[in-house]
Amino acid sequence: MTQRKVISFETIRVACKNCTLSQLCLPMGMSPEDVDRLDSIVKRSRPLHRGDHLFRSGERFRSLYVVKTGSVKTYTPSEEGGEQVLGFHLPGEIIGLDAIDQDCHACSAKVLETSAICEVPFQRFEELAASIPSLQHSMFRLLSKEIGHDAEMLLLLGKKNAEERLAAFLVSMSQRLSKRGLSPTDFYLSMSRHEIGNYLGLAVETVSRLFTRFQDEGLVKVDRKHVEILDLGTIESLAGTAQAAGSRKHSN
Amino acid sequence: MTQRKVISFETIRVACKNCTLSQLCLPMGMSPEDVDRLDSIVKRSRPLHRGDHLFRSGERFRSLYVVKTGSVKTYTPSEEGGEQVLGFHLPGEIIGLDAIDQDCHACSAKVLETSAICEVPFQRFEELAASIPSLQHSMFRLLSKEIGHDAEMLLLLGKKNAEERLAAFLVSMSQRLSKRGLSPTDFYLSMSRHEIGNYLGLAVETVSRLFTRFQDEGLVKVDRKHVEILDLGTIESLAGTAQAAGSRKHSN
DNA sequence: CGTGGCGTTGAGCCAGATCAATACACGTGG
DNA sequence: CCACGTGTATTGATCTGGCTCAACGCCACG
Repeated sequence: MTQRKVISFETIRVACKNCTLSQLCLPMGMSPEDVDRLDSIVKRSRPLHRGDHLFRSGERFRSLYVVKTGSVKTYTPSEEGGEQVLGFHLPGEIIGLDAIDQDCHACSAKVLETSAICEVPFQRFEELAASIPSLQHSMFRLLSKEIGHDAEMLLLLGKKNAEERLAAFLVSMSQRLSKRGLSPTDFYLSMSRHEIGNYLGLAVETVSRLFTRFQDEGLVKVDRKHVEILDLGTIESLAGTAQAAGSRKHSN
Repeated sequence: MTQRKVISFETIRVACKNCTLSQLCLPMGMSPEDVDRLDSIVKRSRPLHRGDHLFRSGERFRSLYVVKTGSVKTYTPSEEGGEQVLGFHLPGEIIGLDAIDQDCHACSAKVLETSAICEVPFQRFEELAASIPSLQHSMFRLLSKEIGHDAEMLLLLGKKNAEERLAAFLVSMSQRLSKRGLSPTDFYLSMSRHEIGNYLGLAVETVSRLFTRFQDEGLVKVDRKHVEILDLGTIESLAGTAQAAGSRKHSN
């Protein structure tokens, strides 16, 4: 057992290094020493289970989190039990960026399935970023990328209809998974229909009906959480400001 | 004329310094020398007029822009002439943060009224940030704040009804203007009803009807672009996940 | 005093929400 | 192994908020 723990720890350590790397050191070369410095501040990576929270709304902000394996959803809980799902986070993606400003988490992060998460203490990270220009640049880019992604979501929620929203969701999942080396056309959704609907600003029933419709149209094969994309091209065209859909567009 | 130009330039220079300061050097003390260093890279600030573009979608990203006076809207133009308004930017607010990642603007920025804008060359800014830890921290916070703001908009577009959206819009304008020392209850909207509707994900007609309704209910007095807020408290309660509205809530 | 761009107002319609019932998967305990 | 319970997903029927279409009023400007 002890032996196994050590092996497991090293495995996680290396994988974590990789995932931190890929997001934060992506664009330009950081020296191997700098990469090690960055890696050395990444704290722990114990496996979390479905329902566990990385943090809750209102808690003090200390660290960013990087998903190594599994998936996490972030959401803003409102009194009366309602919530707005802000996003689903897949391996390689970073959580907690919105808390830097207030020094306090405005949203909660809940693990959707057994997941390994790296924790990056932010204060130490900032010190490092100040001494490694390329790391600072990567962080600026990362934050900026998040803003760009949010703008896409604003477009989705502000202008797209239900069909376009679900198509965009599928395309996004497909792209993000394939970026991690997983199949872009065959995957399991770790979130419920309810959570998908909440995220996309749709009722559960609408999501369910659309999955059925897409399946009837031969675009996907859906079995519960298992999704096979059969016609990615068509789904992509539906997701965009799809002119192919044959439906007239809003003008507002 | 020459004389006047010089005076005008100095006036702008000082005001610009102030506005750059307030957003970027807010939280912690930067030394006066560092403030001057920051100020010295702020390039130009010629007055722009209604309809002028700060930048257009697709252009190379070089600088961030800070609104000194006036207002700017950012939007993503889509083919077919449609657009999604991403935001309205008032004095003290920063534009262009989403372009850092791609090194290329994904949205366009158009001036809504005669405005003075500071330009901050990003590359120089980054160099400065790397040597002034508190500036780096401020920039991280600024980017993070933008992400937090976007999350609020996602909530608005995903869950709120038309009434809540317009109320939230009015509250936001009120707060942001008063933060700049302007009246929180009496102001002019520089954007058209169409642009408000686009931003809030509503049809122009809905916006118009709601203004009328709010006026009938004694919450505001509206005359064209001139808005007087008569009952800010009630509007605030409508804007939140308003339980006071007497209307049942969505659950998705 | 047109002419054209907003803004407002009215009437009708529809996408998607809501309500309601059933179906299915996955326990858990007997 | 089955009976039962609980939570989630699907499907159908109905309702409605806000969109669409259309007409008109009001400035502002040439």
